[in-house]
Amino acid sequence: MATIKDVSRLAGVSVATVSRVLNQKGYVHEDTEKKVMNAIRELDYIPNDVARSLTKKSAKMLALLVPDITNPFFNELARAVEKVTQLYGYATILCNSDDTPANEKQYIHALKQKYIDGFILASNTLSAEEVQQLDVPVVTLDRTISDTIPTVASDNREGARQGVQFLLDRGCNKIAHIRGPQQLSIADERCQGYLDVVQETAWFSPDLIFEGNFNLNQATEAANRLLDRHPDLDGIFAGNDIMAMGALRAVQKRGIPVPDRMQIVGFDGISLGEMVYPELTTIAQSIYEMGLLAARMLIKMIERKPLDTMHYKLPVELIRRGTTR
Amino acid sequence: MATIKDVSRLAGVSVATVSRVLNQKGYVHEDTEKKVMNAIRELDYIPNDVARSLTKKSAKMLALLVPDITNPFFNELARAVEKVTQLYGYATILCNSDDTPANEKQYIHALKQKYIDGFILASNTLSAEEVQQLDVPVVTLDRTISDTIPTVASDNREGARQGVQFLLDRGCNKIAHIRGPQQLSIADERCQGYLDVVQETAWFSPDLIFEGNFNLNQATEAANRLLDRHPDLDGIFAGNDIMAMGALRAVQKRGIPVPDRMQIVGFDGISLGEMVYPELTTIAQSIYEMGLLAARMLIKMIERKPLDTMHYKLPVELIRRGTTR
DNA sequence: CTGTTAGCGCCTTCAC
DNA sequence: GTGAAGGCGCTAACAG
Repeated sequence: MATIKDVSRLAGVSVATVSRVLNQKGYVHEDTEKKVMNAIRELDYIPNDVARSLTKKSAKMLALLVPDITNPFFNELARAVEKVTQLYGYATILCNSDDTPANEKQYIHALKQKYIDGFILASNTLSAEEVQQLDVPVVTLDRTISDTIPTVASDNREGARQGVQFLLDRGCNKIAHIRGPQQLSIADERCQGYLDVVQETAWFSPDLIFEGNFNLNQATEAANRLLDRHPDLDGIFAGNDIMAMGALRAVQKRGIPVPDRMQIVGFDGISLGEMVYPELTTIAQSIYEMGLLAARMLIKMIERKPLDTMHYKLPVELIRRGTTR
Repeated sequence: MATIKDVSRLAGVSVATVSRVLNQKGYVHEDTEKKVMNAIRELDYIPNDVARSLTKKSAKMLALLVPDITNPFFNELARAVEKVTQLYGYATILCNSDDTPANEKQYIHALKQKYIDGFILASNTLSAEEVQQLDVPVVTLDRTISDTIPTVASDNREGARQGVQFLLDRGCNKIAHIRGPQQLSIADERCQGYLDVVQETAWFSPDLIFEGNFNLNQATEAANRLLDRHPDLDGIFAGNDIMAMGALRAVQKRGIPVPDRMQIVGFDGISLGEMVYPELTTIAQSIYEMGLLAARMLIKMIERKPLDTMHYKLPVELIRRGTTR
């Protein structure tokens, strides 16, 4: 593997000159540039990124921290992030935190030793101060840690409102909510949106809300309890699509026809929702867009370009499919 | 961020000595070792990976090339690979090839400039020679390129046989196969397994085999054609779970009861299969295991430890669920 | 415009 | 046992 020295020798110039043409920095005569270029081509020379990183203190790499890459939301995100980094000449390092703070910290410290340029935090167990003290650019997803840390998120509350309102409009008379984990802000926001719509109705009662932990099986169980307790239930709004699918399964198992006697709306818009029958009506986030945005923001920050917006709140979209009338 | 120099100064020794205790190499007096350790602790010193990479020509990173991280098979794989690398102090770089040779090549060259230690090739458009010439350790998944390149794969043909045989045993009288893309060896093997079982039956005809491209929608379409052409069809063996789900959807849409009038078996054992109703009967690969194995093998190769086996062919397991009687 | 030189942080002979 | 010095490959002043 040729080095810059080989090139300089072949071109009959100094390494500094080669470096200059490589980085298009400083003046260099057209003729010498050509000589250098030829030498580069002849030797198939490609600059060594590691050496470059050492001097630049930047590795052209960024890390994506997710709780679980197996979760459709996060792998769609990963897909987008990877796309952008690839495009801009960065590499993306994948980190599975399992939502464990210790893991996150370990990753972050390990990666800083590699001159990682920035982090996209989709997993998010770190406190505001911890993130602040990272002294590396960070973008967080779905959670505003502080005004100084850029975020991209969806309008969860408004989305939830739309979903529940839609159920109402389609004729539901009693709607339950299977919500995500306590203290996870997106779960709270969606639950809040549900409440915004139903709180004042005659039929509402707090035990229409069950915890499903963003998890299929727990949601199935929650749906079962719900059905036992409220035989007249005819609508379920789930805090995410996975839980909606869990509920759908429970409902189908009981032989209750969907959407005729039970309508279901999920949240996220993961492609999985189209794979079940009936296909899931859902409040779709632009997951891929969120990934693109987050990655582009981060790269801008790394390259010290100005950000147009610090906090993106993306609109969501109701996608009407088979689980509603 | 402290450097080795800071440590040496504080400990009153030379950098060489610090390096020695760091790498446990060469002799160093017990007392000086202690002094060094203390200095390290006091300064919270962590060696700089980039500098280390530059001299060692190894970055403690490996790359995972997949066609699409969004595919459940590959993200489960990624999960496993990441787990292992994390455990052994490596980082894993995620690469989405979209099954495009150009992309793969670009990734590989870019990463070699970063002193990537090895590749796990799950995406696989490269020819044998190209892989051979990489002069970096490689493990391939689901495809044997040459005897010198380690692989991990499932026993696809035997698995397919089991799946089809099971359909027969459960009373199917006419079984179709929706297969994966031509020229993809795993698709061929599974198709071959299907043929092994049905080829000699009275009802078999080649137009019971349709191409579904490992893709949900194409499989749905294939199932529709199949149902049009063979109204007496009562069993479908799909080349993977995604296609099985596509078929299931088509069948359900026509109001054909599953498993009573139609039974379906998939292949892969992705967790998605449990999310539909009825849940998918499938030939499960140990996807996570495959990932663990591949990563461990690769790391062994990188660290020049001997491999017990060059080619793993993992057993598969029939998981009996709701789409069969 | 171009070359010289001094790092970046670490590892590795080679003397002592 | 330990230290000095050179080198990994590249960038960034600073001269000229």
